[in-house]
Amino acid sequence: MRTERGDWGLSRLARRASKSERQRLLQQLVREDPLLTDQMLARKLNVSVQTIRLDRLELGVPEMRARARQVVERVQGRVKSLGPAEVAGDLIDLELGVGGISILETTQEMAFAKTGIVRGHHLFAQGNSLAVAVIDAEVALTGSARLVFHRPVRVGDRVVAKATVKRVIGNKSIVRVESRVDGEKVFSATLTIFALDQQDLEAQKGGRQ
Amino acid sequence: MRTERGDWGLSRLARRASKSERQRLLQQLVREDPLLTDQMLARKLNVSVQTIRLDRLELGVPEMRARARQVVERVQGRVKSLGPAEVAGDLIDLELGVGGISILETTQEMAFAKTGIVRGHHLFAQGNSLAVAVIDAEVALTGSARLVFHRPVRVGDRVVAKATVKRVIGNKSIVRVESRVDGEKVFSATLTIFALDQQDLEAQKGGRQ
DNA sequence: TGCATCATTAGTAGCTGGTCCTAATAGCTT
DNA sequence: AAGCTATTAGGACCAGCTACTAATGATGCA
Repeated sequence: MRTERGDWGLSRLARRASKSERQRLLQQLVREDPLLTDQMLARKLNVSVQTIRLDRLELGVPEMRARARQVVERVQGRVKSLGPAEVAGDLIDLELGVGGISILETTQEMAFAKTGIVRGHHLFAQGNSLAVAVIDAEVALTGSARLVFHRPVRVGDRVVAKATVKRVIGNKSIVRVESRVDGEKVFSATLTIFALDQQDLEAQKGGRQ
Repeated sequence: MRTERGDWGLSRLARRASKSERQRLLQQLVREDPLLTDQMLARKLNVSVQTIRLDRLELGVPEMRARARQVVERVQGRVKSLGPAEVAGDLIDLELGVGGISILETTQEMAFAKTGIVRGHHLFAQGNSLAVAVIDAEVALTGSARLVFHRPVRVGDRVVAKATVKRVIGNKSIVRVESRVDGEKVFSATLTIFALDQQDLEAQKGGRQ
């Protein structure tokens, strides 16, 4: 690499690197700071703006504004939580203290735009809502849970969740939820749910457990 | 051009709102999507581009490129003046492959009407989204999770979720999420997340790695 | 009724950060 | 000397702005 061609090596500013070296550097620079304009890059790499443009073209590096847009879209798209009123699925069967079934029609908004795969928390939302609904108490709160996502769910899939109360120990219930698409298991969870009276709640407002 | 003043009933946005209402909407729109240009806003709000410019001037809303730049800078970690009351339910810090922080402002719709306690799956949704966002891959999917709800969260609480990548084994990452309200832990989870890197997608981006 | 003020729209000039194209030049290599 | 690559220059054009001037219409109000 360092076998120079010509020895104009002692330029007054930084020595100019070879083309490939410069392009490697360019990629690194824009990765570190996507907001660098061609002009800034030209100054840093000690070449003309036109050369930077040619390099970007060759490397397929998009212009600054597009790079910024990409970052924004990535951030915005990724932190999309549950929609406002969206509480998970239609109850189609419910036997208090025993079990229940709900159905969730999946839509675009629930999925990653890129892949059409439904975000995991929507499956949990369905299961959690159902599990809480199944508990025969004034107020029921989820204490802990273990989840397994067996297979991706795609937009348009109809998810059928089935909850069964496995055990009741005092005010604590263990609920098992299994969700299926076309009979195939896609999600399962075991939840610990606490049944509370209003008094318990009042007590909790002040003190910590 | 538009001689009439009373064409109510077409669409919600076809009608022209009052100036203050329009400006309120404008602020909301740019907060939801910082990449909207003046032209797009003008169409959405059914006024001219010039009116949008005047509104932005009055409201101190910066131009689109500046808004994009702000988001990028915030995400890059060169946090400027992260205002306390400003962000609601979005990402405030993100370092790919390492960790991130998001804030969720809880609302009525997220809670049980009876108790004002936020439904557990919203906390998981926040944590899950954040965990997926920190993974440095084109596509990331949650494989399994263990959740603990330490204390109920009430409507109005501001939930700060912090995610940390604990371990990476092949395409599998273990991410720990802890959510707090006023410094007190309300929720925690350990998630296993799978990174699905699509080679062709990478190649399409110009050989950047 | 007339006049002032506000809201909205139109249009101009100029800026940044680009794209796309044509050319010229420098420095090898054959 | 001819051919090649790399680099630089310049012009025409574009989107999305800023900053300014000006016209028009509705509204208030004395």
